[in-house]
Amino acid sequence: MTIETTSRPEHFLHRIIREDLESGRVPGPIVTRFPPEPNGFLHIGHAKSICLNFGLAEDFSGRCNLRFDDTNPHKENLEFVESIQADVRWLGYDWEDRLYFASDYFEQLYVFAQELIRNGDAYICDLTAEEIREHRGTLTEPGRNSPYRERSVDENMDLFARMRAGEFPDGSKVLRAKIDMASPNMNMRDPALYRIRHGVIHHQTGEAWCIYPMYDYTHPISDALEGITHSICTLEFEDHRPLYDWVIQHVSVPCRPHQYEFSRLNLAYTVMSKRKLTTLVGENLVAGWDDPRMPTIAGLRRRGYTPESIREFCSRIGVTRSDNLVEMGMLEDCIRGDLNERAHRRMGVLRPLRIVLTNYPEDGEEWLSAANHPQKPELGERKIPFCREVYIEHEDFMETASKKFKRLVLGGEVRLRYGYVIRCDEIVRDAAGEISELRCTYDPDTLGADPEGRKVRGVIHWVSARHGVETEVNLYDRLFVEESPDALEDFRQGLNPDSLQVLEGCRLEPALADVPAGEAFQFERVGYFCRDSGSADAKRPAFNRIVTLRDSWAKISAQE
RNA sequence: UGGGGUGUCGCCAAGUGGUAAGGCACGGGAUUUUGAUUCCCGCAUUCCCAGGUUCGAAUCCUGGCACCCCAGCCA
Repeated sequence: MTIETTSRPEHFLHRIIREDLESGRVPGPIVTRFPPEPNGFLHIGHAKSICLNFGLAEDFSGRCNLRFDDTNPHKENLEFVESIQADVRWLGYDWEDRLYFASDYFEQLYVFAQELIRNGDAYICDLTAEEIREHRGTLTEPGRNSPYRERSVDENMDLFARMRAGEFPDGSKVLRAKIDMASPNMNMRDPALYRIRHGVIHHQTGEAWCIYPMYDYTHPISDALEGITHSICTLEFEDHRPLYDWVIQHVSVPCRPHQYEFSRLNLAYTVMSKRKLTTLVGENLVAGWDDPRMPTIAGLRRRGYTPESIREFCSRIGVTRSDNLVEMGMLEDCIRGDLNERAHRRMGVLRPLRIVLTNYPEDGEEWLSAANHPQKPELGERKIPFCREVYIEHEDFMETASKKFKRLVLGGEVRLRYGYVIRCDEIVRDAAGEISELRCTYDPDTLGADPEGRKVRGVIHWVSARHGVETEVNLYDRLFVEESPDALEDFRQGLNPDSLQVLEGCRLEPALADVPAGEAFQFERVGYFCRDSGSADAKRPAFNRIVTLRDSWAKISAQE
């Protein structure tokens, strides 16, 4: 990790585990788990959970399992179980041989359900979904008992077996826990434990089952079977904890795991719910799960974020139980910090303006030395071609400007990075009156040396017109113009129409011609970029802007 | 109007009765062949509000207020 890991205060879950270990409440090594449902790609909110669960296991020399919570075949598929594993691995975590599926436990889950029935703790209910809702009551009124609540154990056992055997149609029956229809906690009002689902092919169990267990029933038992010591989830499950404990207490499970909750991550100007991300992908509002504008792990990876920067981010935001909305600036600082250390420097001109050096030989050419990383000479250097015509950034020239502008102006001088000092003598305009070219002269005595008797304040980047590689560059901005799209009636109304800007005709120094996709470079004075992985077989490589460099000039010029 | 949570700087976030850490952002300065980096300096007399206990309260007590979650045969 190239980012300096500053010591951070201990968060509440770390403290709980440390104390459990110190007091002996938990004797052995701790066991946590990351339990995604394979119904979508992982996003940075999941990264927080992954870093937490795997990180805690690392900190205390315990283990962390990867377990797919695949109890709802209707929404899940193999593409997602594969992408999830790839993402967790990419983040740098290893579950070794502990890859589990809740569906691995279907048979055991079934036997435990029989135990509940035998003990009078569960019953088969024939009410329809709507009738169940009506019987449930409201937040302020208690519910009413189902007319099927007092069925005999024998009848329940028989009915449950026949449910499994496929004798009843979808929705006709459900297995329910017998708890308390008057509980102020809605989750305890005889929650459904099993439902009937015919005709779906489960990605792991195929057509072996037509009844599927619910999350509230499956999760605690899966935890217990795996010997999970600390079952960590997000705050919206806090109301489910009494049910989690109820299940653990009413079934002969090998151990008693405990559930702890923390608050989920919210990032400004984006959405973090799988439902909404699925909508963006499904309605082609973005180019896919790995669109570089997406807050998904796959999107961030394609954008050029490093695993280290994401882990650093998760460490910086901390773990608490309070609602939060983290600024993008926090994430951006993490990737800048990482890339500043490791990215090699290159030059690239996004909006080219042609310069002709009138006093440079027509067919002259020289190769100048440039450091790969000015602060790290050990990273070596490369050669950059220089000739009579070069491109500079259009915004680095102004016909006239205030004294604060230290780039090129008509009649003024500026240094070409790693090259000579040039002076602008003349502006050439096209038919529309737009600046199309600059006629300049270079000072041959200024290569690696300051000019005599003058001070040149500015340094700008450039690319040889004859040698530069023409390319397309994708500039990304926030996906939403709304800080909290979730607060909108329709979150799609908050989308930023300018979140992607494609620049054509950009020029890059030759050293950038054949770089592998995903490797980050700093285009000096501009930002960090990497070749897009989606363009591997494209004729010309497209580059993605990962993040801009900090730009204090933008603040100054904005004030004028 | 039931139950469960949360409220410390613009944003994260330490703090657990002894007189408000840190990071991001922001402002100022130094160095710089990246207006980048790096380096200094500044940035909560105050902890949702109001009472109370105490020599002393962000921390304890009482009463308010605000916000989040819960009425799927989703997870």
